[in-house]
Amino acid sequence: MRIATWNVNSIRARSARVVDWLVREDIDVLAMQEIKCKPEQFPSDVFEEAGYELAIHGLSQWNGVAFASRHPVTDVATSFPGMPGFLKGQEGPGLPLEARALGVTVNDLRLWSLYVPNGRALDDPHYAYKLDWLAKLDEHTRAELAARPDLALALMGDWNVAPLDSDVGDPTLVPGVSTHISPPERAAFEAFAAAGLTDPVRTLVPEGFTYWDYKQLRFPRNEGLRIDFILGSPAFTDLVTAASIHRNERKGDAPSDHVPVVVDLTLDDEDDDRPMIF
DNA sequence: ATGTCAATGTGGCATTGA
Repeated sequence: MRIATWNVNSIRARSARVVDWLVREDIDVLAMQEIKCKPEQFPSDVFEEAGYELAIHGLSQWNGVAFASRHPVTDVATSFPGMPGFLKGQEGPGLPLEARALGVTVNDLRLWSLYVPNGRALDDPHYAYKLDWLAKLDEHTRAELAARPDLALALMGDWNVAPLDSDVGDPTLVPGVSTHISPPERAAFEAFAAAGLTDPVRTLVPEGFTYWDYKQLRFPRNEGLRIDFILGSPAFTDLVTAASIHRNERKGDAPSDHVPVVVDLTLDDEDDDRPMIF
């Protein structure tokens, strides 16, 4: 079974490219971020004709998350408990929730498609929102794993944090000034490791960016960021046999500014047409 | 020059967000 995450930066602008990739790469489940549309605007036909069912959470032209799956999807959640909301110019609790989280169960795997708030600037209210959002996600994840320690759980998406200095190739990011690299953001990300989640992609693919800004030749210069991650619980990470970052998807006509990140899993009851090798 | 890209409304350019 192959599962992936991809910030598609508008699914309406890229549906053919995304579905072509799904079919070509034999992907079973894709977590998408930044679909930038409401469910009724989603190009569902293209996915369904290729054999994928959809779970879609989009409220406006901003944000939006979705799953495409070849296997049945159950237990759909459009937010996690405690998830904070945001409204520009306002503070405090009770603000409207944005379409940044979608949870599904597929083949007993609990999967989340997550689009972590950007933060915008260190002194912007969006930055405090980002840190709070990550803290509440961490809190929920710890509670979930405390209740179900053997759960195969994966948090997949655009984290908008570059955890290591080697994840930063974009020279416009300045320590002390820029988001994505500040110590509080990195600490918020590292809290998930303390909660027992690990990054199987990092283990298998230590090098490589997942995002390159459209501006200033960032991709040809390979001045990108590694900000898209799949973090797994022990039961999930135990299933991982391979991982890959699909850098070629940044090439060609009308690419997203992010590329897909993939993990291969072995499931006990896997219906696989390849022979077992002992 | 934040030198690109996408969605929307203020609409054939400006604004917002990334």
